[in-house]
Amino acid sequence: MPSSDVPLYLQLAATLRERIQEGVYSAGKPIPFEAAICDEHGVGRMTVRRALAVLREEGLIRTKRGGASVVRAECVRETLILQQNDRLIGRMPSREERSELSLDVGVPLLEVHRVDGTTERFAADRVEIIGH
Amino acid sequence: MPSSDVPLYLQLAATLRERIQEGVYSAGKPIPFEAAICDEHGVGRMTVRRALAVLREEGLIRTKRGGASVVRAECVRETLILQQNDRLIGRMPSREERSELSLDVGVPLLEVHRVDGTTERFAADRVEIIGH
DNA sequence: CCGGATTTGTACGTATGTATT
DNA sequence: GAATACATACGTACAAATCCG
Repeated sequence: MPSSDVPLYLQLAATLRERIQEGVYSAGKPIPFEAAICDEHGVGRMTVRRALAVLREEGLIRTKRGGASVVRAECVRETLILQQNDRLIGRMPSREERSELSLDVGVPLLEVHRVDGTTERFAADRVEIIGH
Repeated sequence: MPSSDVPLYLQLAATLRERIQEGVYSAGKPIPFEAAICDEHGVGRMTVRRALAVLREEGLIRTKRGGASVVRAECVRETLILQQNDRLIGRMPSREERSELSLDVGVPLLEVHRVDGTTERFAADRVEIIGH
């Protein structure tokens, strides 16, 4: 549906995103192989891979080498209280922080600076912050 | 000096990230052209582009078509108070939200659900949340 | 449990489009 | 308007991880 001057990989990403949100591809289950997507949409593998990268960076899918991409299930979020004068910022983690905290691609980092000077870091998809 | 079984594009990304953090490439100023990076490191253009994509997704650089990538300057953050029982979650924005809120690639979204049922969304690089 | 087939990841090349300088 | 440099999109080949019989 998007106008045709939108790059192919974005049009494809939009189509796949829709299918995820409508449950055609459901949470926890794999989406079709790259080759199948190439065939279905008549595009090259690079275009498919870029489209999947978009969805990965949006946190919608997770990809393992050698296996199909899987629709990410919504995590159960731990509730976290932000105490008075605690400061919080959100940002993307570096590669190192990603492996330290076992973060998937497309998951931001929440950094809480406590009044006492300590800092804690959380995977944004596993916590919900609540005002005290 | 990462071990040599680390993908080329990640080794290159690490090198460039170091230079940014050490100020060799300084905030607000452009880094070398893709072609120059190819030459300096003896790698193909795709490898350079993937390395730059890594840095972009980490929020370290911004790329304009037709011009060199620029080192992102740290934004001045507006302070925002999280009221009692306000709930906050962090996630990556969709492409649509990115254009609505003028978010750069690599900038997460902070979503605040107020007690009164309203929801506000903020660019994570432009706010700092503080507990009330 | 092993091994081969399958599938994704990396890396390169080429050509063309398009925005910036 | 021309040159430059990034963006898209096709292709190939091989490596590495997973899956399955």
